[in-house]
Amino acid sequence: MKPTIRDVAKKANVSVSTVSRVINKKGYVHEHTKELVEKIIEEMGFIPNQLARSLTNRSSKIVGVIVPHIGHAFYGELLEGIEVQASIYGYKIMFCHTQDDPKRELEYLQFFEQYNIEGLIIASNFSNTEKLLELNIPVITVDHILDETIPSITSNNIKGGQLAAKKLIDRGCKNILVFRGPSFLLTTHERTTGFITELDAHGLHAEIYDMDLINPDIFMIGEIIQSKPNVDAIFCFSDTLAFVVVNMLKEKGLHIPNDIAVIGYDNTPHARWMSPSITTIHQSINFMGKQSFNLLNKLIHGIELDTFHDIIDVYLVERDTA
Amino acid sequence: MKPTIRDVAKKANVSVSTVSRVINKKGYVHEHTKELVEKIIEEMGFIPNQLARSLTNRSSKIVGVIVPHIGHAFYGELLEGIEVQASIYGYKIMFCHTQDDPKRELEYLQFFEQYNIEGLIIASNFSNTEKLLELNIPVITVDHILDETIPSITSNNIKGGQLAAKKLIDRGCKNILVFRGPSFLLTTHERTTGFITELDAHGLHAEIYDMDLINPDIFMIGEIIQSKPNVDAIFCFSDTLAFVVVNMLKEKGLHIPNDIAVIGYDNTPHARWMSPSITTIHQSINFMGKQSFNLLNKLIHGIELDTFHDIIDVYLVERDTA
DNA sequence: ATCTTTTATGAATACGTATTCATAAGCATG
DNA sequence: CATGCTTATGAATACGTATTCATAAAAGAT
Repeated sequence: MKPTIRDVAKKANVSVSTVSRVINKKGYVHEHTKELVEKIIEEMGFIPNQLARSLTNRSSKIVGVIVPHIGHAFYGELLEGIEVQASIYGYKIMFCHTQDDPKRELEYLQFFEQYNIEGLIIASNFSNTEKLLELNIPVITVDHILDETIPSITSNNIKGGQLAAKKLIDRGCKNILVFRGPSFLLTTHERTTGFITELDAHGLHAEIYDMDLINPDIFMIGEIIQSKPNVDAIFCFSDTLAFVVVNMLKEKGLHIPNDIAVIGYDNTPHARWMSPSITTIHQSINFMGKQSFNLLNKLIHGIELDTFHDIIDVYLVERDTA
Repeated sequence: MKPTIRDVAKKANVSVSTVSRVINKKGYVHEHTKELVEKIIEEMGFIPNQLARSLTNRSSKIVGVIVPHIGHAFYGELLEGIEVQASIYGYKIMFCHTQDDPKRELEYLQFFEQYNIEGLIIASNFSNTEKLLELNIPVITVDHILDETIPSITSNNIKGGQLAAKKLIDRGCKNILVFRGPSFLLTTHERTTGFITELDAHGLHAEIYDMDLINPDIFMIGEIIQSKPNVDAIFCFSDTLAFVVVNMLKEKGLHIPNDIAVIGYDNTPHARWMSPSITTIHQSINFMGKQSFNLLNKLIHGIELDTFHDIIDVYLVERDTA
């Protein structure tokens, strides 16, 4: 059996309180006894039980993270960033992936509550905002804003759209397609706005299609490309999409970027490995993860926020497709 | 403040024990009082505190998962499989990614211990086996075998190698390269063994290179391909590697698979999207995840295992590169 | 009608830790 | 030397739940 604080106390011939004081470096304790207790803790391999601690302290050192699909690279990288930062501050991550199922989300909200989690990071698309606020613990959202009253970390999607537009304008493209994400996402709208506004300023416009960013509808993309022979640029809202598009255009014998330019989004490794390597908008997902934990950490410790909605910068990675 | 079992008891004019019995459906409790208590639980929105429960039960309903890099698709998918299955049985996942750092691994082992986790799933490469056994909780490994005494879920790597070899033999390839993984991994050796043994049986052999499966050394790959003009097949131990190789071969103007065949490993989405789409060995990572939780779950509940080391089947996905 | 078993409930205790309170010794101040 | 402060320690209690034990009422058996 694991030794408890009581076992340590007994062996050291002191009270439990004294051992507790040694562990937490709190209150008065004589140098001699301190050393003795520490020696015995070492000897017995005593590790304080965090569950019991949480119970008395009402602080579990756990934060919850909700993502839609952990299997996807974006959320994996995000979670990695969150975890790295959390571990620095001694926090553990309990996560769930909702598969965009509101039922599962609610279920997990309850589980989290049962474990006295200290804060919650939400990266999923849908959420019962009211339930969140009932939770009475710090909550932040990452990658999108669910509610003005919930602090957030998002990516500068407007700038992302602008950068892509500027690049295509510079290249002299006139006949532009946008393969964007689903229209219910704020990110989709922001990128679109940034892109279109910039084109507008130069008297240009684009034709927009809604797509699944993660599992591209290859057939649909093929149809569109076939039916638009004059297109000279395609802005894709994910590298995955860009990847499929580039492959198709090559198949058609078109030269990229001279005949047609392509810009992706995300800067995944595959964009670099592809040939031609894909020009894309880079977002620091890992950094977003770190920042979202930092934000939550401030809330947990009651530190005032200088920015309620923090926006992470993006930049254009120039490669061979634009 | 969240209501406690005591609050419920007071409001229902019964003792805490009775409420506890209602919650756990254990022991005698009159139908009337049961209904009353349940009504009040509903009314007050009472949720039992899992931390306190864990303390008395010594069962936390948490399992730990250790992966090297959560950011990588393989582990993301694995984690997804584990989590789905775990949530069915009411278990929560606490995870860490070690970045192949033994220090972090040890650190987390301690954290997990503090939280009375009920079991541990290890997917990381290195591990202090002794410490694991000291833990006194069920442990399994997934994707590789750390120790004969620790149950495991692995992929049938030998068969994976064999399938690739058979396919290339069928195509009549004679001049074969293998871009395998790092030599310290058991999976690498198993796949190699399967592949080479099969070639041997047909009087063939292959030239083997150790590579990083995740971040391909593009320069090195280029060099090798340049220096071996007669090669007519390359077996890559990851789709990522195959992806880079295919791109390079196309660049060189070679026709795939007529001039040179390529087989990947993993069956990632990109393998399908690539053009030519990549022939590859499919491993059901998600399924491995599910099975590993199931295995752990059996151990936790003391159910006897029919197979100590379970091996998940793989198959060849025939596409355009071989 | 008496004895045994089943049903129903509450008081007390345990889980492992942290904290408050009480006590006592050591020490300095005037 | 009396007073007050600092240092050092332990006993008791709390955190929220589950369980054991004791008790009592109800039901069944003889």
